[in-house]
Amino acid sequence: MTRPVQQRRVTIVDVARHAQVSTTAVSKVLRNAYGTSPAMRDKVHQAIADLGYRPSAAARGLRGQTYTLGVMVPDIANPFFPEVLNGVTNRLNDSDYQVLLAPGCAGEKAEAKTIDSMIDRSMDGIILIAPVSPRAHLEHVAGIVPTVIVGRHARSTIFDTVADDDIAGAALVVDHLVSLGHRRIAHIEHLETEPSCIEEMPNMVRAEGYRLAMRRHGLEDQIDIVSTTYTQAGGYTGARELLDRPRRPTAIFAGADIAAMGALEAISQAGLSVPDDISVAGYDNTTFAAFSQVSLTSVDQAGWQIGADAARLLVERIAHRERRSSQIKLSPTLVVRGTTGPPPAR
Amino acid sequence: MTRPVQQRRVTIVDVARHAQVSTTAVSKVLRNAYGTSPAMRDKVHQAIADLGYRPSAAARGLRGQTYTLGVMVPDIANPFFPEVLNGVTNRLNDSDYQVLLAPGCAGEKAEAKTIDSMIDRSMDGIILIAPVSPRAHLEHVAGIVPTVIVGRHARSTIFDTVADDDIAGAALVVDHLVSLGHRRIAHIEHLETEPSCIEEMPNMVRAEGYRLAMRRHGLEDQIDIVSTTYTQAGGYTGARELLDRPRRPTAIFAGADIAAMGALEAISQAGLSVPDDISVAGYDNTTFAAFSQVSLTSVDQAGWQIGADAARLLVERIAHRERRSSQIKLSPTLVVRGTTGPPPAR
DNA sequence: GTGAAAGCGCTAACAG
DNA sequence: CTGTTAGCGCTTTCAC
Repeated sequence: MTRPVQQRRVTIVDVARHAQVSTTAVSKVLRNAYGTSPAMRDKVHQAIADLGYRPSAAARGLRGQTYTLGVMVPDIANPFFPEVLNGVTNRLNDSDYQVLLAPGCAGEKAEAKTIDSMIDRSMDGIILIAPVSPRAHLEHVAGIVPTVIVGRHARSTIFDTVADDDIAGAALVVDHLVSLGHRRIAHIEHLETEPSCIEEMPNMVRAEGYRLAMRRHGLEDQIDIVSTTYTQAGGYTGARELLDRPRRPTAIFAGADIAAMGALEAISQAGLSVPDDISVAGYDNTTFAAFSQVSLTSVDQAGWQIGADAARLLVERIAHRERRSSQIKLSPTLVVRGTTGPPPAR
Repeated sequence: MTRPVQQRRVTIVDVARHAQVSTTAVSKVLRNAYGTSPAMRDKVHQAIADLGYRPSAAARGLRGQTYTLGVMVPDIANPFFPEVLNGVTNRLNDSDYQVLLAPGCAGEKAEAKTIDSMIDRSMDGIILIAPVSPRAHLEHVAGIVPTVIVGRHARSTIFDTVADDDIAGAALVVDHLVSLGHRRIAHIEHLETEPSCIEEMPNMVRAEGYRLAMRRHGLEDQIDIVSTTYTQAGGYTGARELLDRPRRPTAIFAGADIAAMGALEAISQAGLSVPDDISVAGYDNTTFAAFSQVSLTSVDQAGWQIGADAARLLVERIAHRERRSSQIKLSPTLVVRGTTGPPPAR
């Protein structure tokens, strides 16, 4: 019916024999290593094509590289992460590297397990998006495998970082709302369950940026933060809580679009209208925010660019493990849409 | 500053020496293989813990399993796929397997490359979600590595399948719209660029289900299909085209929620209201559809269940490669929300 | 510029 | 039940 199961994979030995050269030669050609004549390269490439040879990553990994890069994503349902990921894969598209995603890691323990599994698989490098592990653990990991950390506001000599300027992003939102006339501006944050790295996490920095901006505007007594999570459910719960306040806020700044979605849901269910009764702003400028039925004011942190930068740094670090570490901090912009407007007249 | 880079990974030899047993013994304990005494198991486990030993997947893969399962996802930005994925990872959560995602494969060529890369990495099994490769190629792949195909309406002795009954799903939508009084019901499909597998693809089956249902209602002359893609942009373009028709449809059935999003956008931009001027229905019942500002009528194909079933079948097939293949077909349900209503009175 | 040979860390036969 | 031994397919010295 179909062609019988292939008996044995074509190996480097088969290629060498077919090309009438040594396995060393084949290996060198494979890796574009130094010391091969054009004639030999041609012969080998021909043999590879003839036999349909593909190198085994497992075998390569035992001695050299696996040509595999791992990306750890905290929550694949958050539409921001696909953007980062696209930046990564796009940058790596015509490199020799294959990107593999390790999905869903809630909490420090699951995260450690995921990272370990990437190390066990001898990945050549890893990108960790918004990891919650303690700094010391990240440095330990980076000591084993080239690592780029996305989102954490950390500085290390051993790993590179790419992050959005969350302080500035939060300020953009607060400034915008204040300029519209708002004073009672509340914030929905993602509460870190792991206390070990609180001040470095993007969510915590956003909350801090909110506090700083509020103070700058003389609104320290209006600071109002509810702690939930960056999920739709988290935004919903947070908004519900805020709406139940004796004096409810006139604006809600959710630390992530996905949480803003939940907040909009809660507001709509409460029979209030946006932005007439209450303004809402998010963070990430996901495609969802741009959707006209939602039209969510949001901070754009250029996820695609973040991913592309992370990929670039990782490849550079793999090539030069001892080079100085770099920290890229990208400036966010505010995209004003329909969910923010002047506060209701009292 | 930080602890110096670990010199050499702890290997099975170190463990064996520390536990005063042979490497074979360690290997056996590792794999829960037959022929180990409890006493030995304890000693080995103790040594593993003492040394912080972790097996190298690369080395294991050279002889045995890699304990890695690959999942190929066609479009990570489509919110339906995270649901499937959650089903997969959840099912595998306390197994020895690690799930790795291969992202983004547009077209047959990219897909083949992705699949090859999973085979090169000696994955123990793979789940392919809505692959576009020709059937023969899928069977070839399944001959090399245990494979479960999600979404394709194919029957093979060599791979297992999990699919939604897309004919029934499309019928649910058409029946619903007809019962509301609609006659001019249009469909936005995802056009397959690869002609090799057209009739097996879920998108094509949905379009066929639409045609069948329309005929069943005596509406064959009303059949109107625009071919774009299951993306937001695709839905937008498709709807634009439909709205420009001399006699525009009173209802649009988009083959995926993400396309319905684009359609809603186009309708809103055209100054029309939903469902008063035109009804819209989607497919997948993503969280987006449930969002009250959208409230999209949609077909629920239980993505989580699909993923869980796929994972179960894959694990079973890895254990018994020669067992009969199974085809799971799940029945979809319709979730009626606010985007569908009676057609406007003429 | 080229190739022989020694592993990488693990598993699988096979003896004991 | 336990250990010895021979590879898996590749990369890497190190001779030539």
